[in-house]
Order: sequence, then C-alpha cells, then structure tokens
Amino acid sequence: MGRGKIEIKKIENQPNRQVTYSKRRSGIMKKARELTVLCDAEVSIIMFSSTGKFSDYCSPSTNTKSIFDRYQQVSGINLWSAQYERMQNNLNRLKEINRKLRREIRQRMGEDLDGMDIKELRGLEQNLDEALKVVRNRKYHVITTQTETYKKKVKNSQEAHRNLLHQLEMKDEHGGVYMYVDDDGVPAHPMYSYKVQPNQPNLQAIRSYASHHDLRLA
Amino acid sequence: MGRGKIEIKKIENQPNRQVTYSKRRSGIMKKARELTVLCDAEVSIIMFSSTGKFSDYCSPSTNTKSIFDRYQQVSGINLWSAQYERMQNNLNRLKEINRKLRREIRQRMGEDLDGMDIKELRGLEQNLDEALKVVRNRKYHVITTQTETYKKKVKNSQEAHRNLLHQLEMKDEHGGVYMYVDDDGVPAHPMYSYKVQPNQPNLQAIRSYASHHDLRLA
DNA sequence: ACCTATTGATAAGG
DNA sequence: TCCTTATCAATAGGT
Repeated sequence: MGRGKIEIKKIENQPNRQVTYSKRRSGIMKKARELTVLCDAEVSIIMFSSTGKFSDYCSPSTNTKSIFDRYQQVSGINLWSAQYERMQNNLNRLKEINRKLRREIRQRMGEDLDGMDIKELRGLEQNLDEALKVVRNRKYHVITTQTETYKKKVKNSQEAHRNLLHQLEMKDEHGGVYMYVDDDGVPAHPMYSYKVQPNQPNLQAIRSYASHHDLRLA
Repeated sequence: MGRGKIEIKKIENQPNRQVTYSKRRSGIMKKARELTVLCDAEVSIIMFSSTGKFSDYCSPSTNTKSIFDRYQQVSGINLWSAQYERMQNNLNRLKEINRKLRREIRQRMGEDLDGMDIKELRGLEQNLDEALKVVRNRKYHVITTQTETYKKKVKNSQEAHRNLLHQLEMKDEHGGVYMYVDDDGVPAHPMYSYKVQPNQPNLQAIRSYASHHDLRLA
C-alpha cells in the first residue's frame, strides 16, 4: 500500500528506514489496540528499532509482567527461572540447615533426645560436661576481673576523697583558695576525674540472651 | 477495510469475534515480520485471545527472553524483580538466623564466650547444668532399657535352644521325625523364630552425630 | 509533518 | 479454516 509496492527486504537508505519504522510501528500499535478492544484479547508488544529506540504496547486490562508470566506458563519455557530455581534451592538448603541447627540446640538443652542412641548420648554428655567446665571457668574469670576492677575503682575513689580533704585543709590553712568545680560537685581537674561503671545488672544483655534462645522456637 | 467499516468496540457475537481475532492476529504478525525485515528491528509480540489461546512472534535475530531483558533495562521497571527481591530478603533473613544459631551452639560448646557478661554466663551455666542432668538420665535410661532387652533376648535364645534339644530328643526316641528347616538351619516354624538385633555399635549414627556438629563450621 | 495514489487488510458471506 | 471480493485502511514517495 503506497505509491507502488516495496520489496520486503531491509531498507538500506537510513532516513527512509527510520520513517518507515515510525509509520509501520504506529500502524502495528494501532492494530494491537484495535485487536484488544474488538476481540477482548491481551496483547503485549515490545520492539527496538535498528537505532535502539524502544517502544511497547500492552493491553490496558493487564500489564507486561502478567502477560509475560502467562507466556512462561503456557510456553512451558523457563526464562528467568534458572536464577529463580537456584535461589529456591538455596532457600531450601538454608531452611534444612536451620532445622538441623535448631535440633542440635534443642538436644544441647536436653530436649528431643528420643532419637539418640547410647553412643550419641555419651558424646553429647561429654561435650556438655566439657562446655560446662569452660563456661564455669569463664564465669569465675569474669567475676574475678570485674571484682578487681571494682576494687581499683573504690581505691581511686578513696584516694580522690583524701586528696579533696587535703585541698580543703590547705584552703583552711591559707585562708581561701578558689577551685573550679563541676555541677555534681566533683573537681573538674583531670587528676581527680574518674568513672564508675553502673553496678546494676545489664538488663539489655539479659533480654538479648533470652531472645537468643527463643530462636529455636521461631 | 472490508465490506463496510466496523466500530472499534468489543464484538459481542462470539464466533464472529473468534474469526476477526484470527484474521487480525495474522495481520499483525505479518506486519511484525515485515517491520523486522524492512527496518532491521527487534520485535516481540505475545497475545492471548479471549478464549485463552496463546500466540507469539519474535524477530528471528533474537529471542523473547533477550527482548524482555532489554525491556527491563530500558524501562527500568522491575517486572519480576519484586519476586526476586522478596526471595533475596528471605535468604538474608535465613542467613542471619543461621549465624545466630551457630553462635548459640558455639557458646553452648564453651566457645565464643568473650562477648558474654556475668548474667549471661550464669544463665548459660545453669542451662548447661540442667541439660547435662537430663542427658545423663536419658543415657542411663537407654542403657537400662537396652540391657533389659538384651537379657530378654538371651533368655529367648536359651529357651529356643532348649526347645530344639527337646525336639531332637523326641526324634531320637520315636526314631525319625522330619522337620522343615531354613537355609541357616533354624526351624521355619514361627514358634521358634526370633530376631537378634545387631550388637555392634551404630556407626552410621555416630557419623551422623559428628556431621551434625560440623554444621556449625559450614 | 502532511498529502494522496496505490497497495494491503479484512468484513461478510459461502 | 480457507476462498472470494467489495470496501476501507495503511502507507510509500513526494512535498
């Protein structure tokens, strides 16, 4: 159709090809629109010109993804399913490992022992026994260390107190020496500054430990 | 075009619609083919009729997947990336849980205790202590049960042996009583049949327990 | 982008 | 689904 028919082969004249692409593209899009309406069909068209220009059409009743999904199902061809399947496998693998880890934790807590034979029970017993020793040692070590630290702090505190008293005596003797003092009444000079760690138990850590354990129930 | 123009609205007459779909579909496909050749373009068309019939066209120089991949890049629109992202998140979530589970197991084995404070250590110690008691009890229970079972089997064996001897005596006394005997020489009569459990340790189970523990290193 | 002669597509009917 | 054909639509080439 046009002023003379043309052979169906690549148009070598580039601007001409561009024009023809433009015209025919809109022609196809129009046809697609009409087909969609007339026949209640779902159509998806994607095209790239030789210069890389991109155009697409999709029936208003759906979207490109839906049509593509349907295409995959119907054609049976996997398109991106290679990647998808790999991820799915990975996921299942992780879930299985997770399950085993939870089971091991449960066994280490004395639950879920029904499936274990003597050999396994003996192994677990020894393992727990050794772990218990290590944990006990660690606990004593931490307690000792913390106690030492606390003792030192008390000592520092007492020393600071003595120094303070000494300063006051000096002041009384020489009749008035002014000193910078913080809001809390502690002298601001670095020599007398120290920090006392909160003595209250670390509630955040306890909560963290509890939720830690609850993982086996998740 | 045709014997009278038609309004662009859904054709209600179903067979008519089907015919029109068929004709126009082949029209579009032809146009797509021509466009591909004339303008050196890449075209992908996917369509479904109102009855669900599926057709597609793709430029011979490529394939549908390539065109859709390009479509994704150019349009920037996700397409299947929503699903992909969901899976990725799931994967990361599982990995994180896995990491925590492994850490808990390590702590229950007496490793990785540096980050734990006194309260946590005390909790872990008590938990291990209780678990150890349960496992010990379980072990003794299993040992006892197994020993009992073994005793019974030995008893059964002796009884069967006695019965066998008795039969032989009877045979000697009456001068020849024929009896069905299995390949292994045990009488086939159910009354004398019994099974002895393998006494060897369950190597498979031990290996399983070991690999079980190795999960924390995976 | 518009024009229009000409070819192409297709509605209706068999 | 295919054929026919009258009719309308698309478009090639020129402006």
